[in-house]
Amino acid sequence: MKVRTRFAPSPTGNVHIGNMRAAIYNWLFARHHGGDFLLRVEDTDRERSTPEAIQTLLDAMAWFKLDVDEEPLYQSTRMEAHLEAAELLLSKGMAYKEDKGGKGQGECIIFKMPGNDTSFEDGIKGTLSKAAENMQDFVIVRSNGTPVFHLANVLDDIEQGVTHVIRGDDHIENTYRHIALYQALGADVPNFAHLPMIVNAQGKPYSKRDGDAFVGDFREKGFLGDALFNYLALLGWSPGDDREVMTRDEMVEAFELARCQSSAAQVDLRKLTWMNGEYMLKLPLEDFEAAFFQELEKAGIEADPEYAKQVFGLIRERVKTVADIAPMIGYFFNDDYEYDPKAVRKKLQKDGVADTLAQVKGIFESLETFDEAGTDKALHNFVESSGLGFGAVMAPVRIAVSGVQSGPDLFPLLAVLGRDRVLERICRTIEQFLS
RNA sequence: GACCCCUUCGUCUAGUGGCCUAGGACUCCAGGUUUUCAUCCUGGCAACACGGGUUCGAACCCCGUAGGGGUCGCCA
Repeated sequence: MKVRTRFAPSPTGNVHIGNMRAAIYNWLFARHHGGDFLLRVEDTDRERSTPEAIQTLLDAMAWFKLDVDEEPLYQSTRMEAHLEAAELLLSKGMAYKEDKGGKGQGECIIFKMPGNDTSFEDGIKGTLSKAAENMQDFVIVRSNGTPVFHLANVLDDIEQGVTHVIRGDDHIENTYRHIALYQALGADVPNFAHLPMIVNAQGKPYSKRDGDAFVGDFREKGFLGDALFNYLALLGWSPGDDREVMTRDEMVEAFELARCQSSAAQVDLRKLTWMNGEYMLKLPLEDFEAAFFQELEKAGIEADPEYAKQVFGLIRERVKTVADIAPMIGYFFNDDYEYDPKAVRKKLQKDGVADTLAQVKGIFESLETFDEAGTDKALHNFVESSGLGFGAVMAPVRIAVSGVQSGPDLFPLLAVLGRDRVLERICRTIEQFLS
């Protein structure tokens, strides 16, 4: 039988990374088995399920390149079918009506648990079971006439022909109920697999309060969709060997539920950042360049495209997330860059530096061609003849022209800035800090 | 509280009775390469929750204990 999995979120305007990871695992599982991956939008909460919220959901899936094989099923269109099924259960004596008081408007429909112990093979956790005495009847249609999650969810999974339900392990208790519902409805019980939660350092479910919890947060921070996909896939699953940075195809090929972890996991932003850097390095040049120009625009920097491209060449290999770009390049486009106080104190305001910078300025002025090779050779000669160390010359020059201690290779950096800017900045630095 | 689930370095994980003096990755630290910055290379720190069994042999099997989490809605 063909494998069919689904992602069944309720659109709330934000997509939690735990949910997204569940979506990724469903997708990976379906693709691994050559099956179908479906989307069901559980939009019965009309308040929150706005068109914008649904769009946010679709955007997140597109960002992760989670392609679906059929048109999405919107749960709100299925209410009639849900209620019909409830009537059927009622007529068969598998459910009953009762006024439980609570919400006022009369009788609700309650599903009668069949009274037998239940156990099932969880694809991740193994055999799970629960005694009949620990399971109670539950409401499937509210007294206001609307179907409850359990009913709708099971019915829609049957409707969509879902063979494998892969969801968070906070649903384990629901699964016992759902199995009873499948059986009462005369449907095949699908396979279940329960994924551990993503938790915070305290072991509690990871939430907004713990930091970045939504897909959008990571996107804004400059992470790449492919990198986050890879990271999330590995958070709770491993291919069994030492591979970590993997292509989509490799992940699809290697994915198995049996290799999924059954304990909770924490997000480690440092490792994600590292992994993102690995992906940045592999990014096709034009994609990276496009992202670069987008960041320029975001930072409100207007610049000559040719000049900007040269700057891009300098920083291309030292960026871990696209959000790193803007803070790294300010001084290329703005003469009023800030000086790092610590750098000024430790490297600039020392004996002899004023003189060194003045001499370097002189050398640069008299250079025939102010390019990478020219400045390189000139400074080497200067270091040799002056008896100063390399650090004692390069560091002050770097700080003078950029305000910071670290950055791209110094000589190409000087070449991109150009002689006029470099001379002007050296002058200003001497005046401002060394006189 | 009842029921259910979980427990290997700080974090993500490998490990399914001998290959484990427990491997990899991120982070951190120390050297080295780069006569700047970053990269890179090498090395190091660091874990089987605890207690009983079973076995010639246990991270792996069984039973307890402890700790953590989930569920117990006319939310999804």
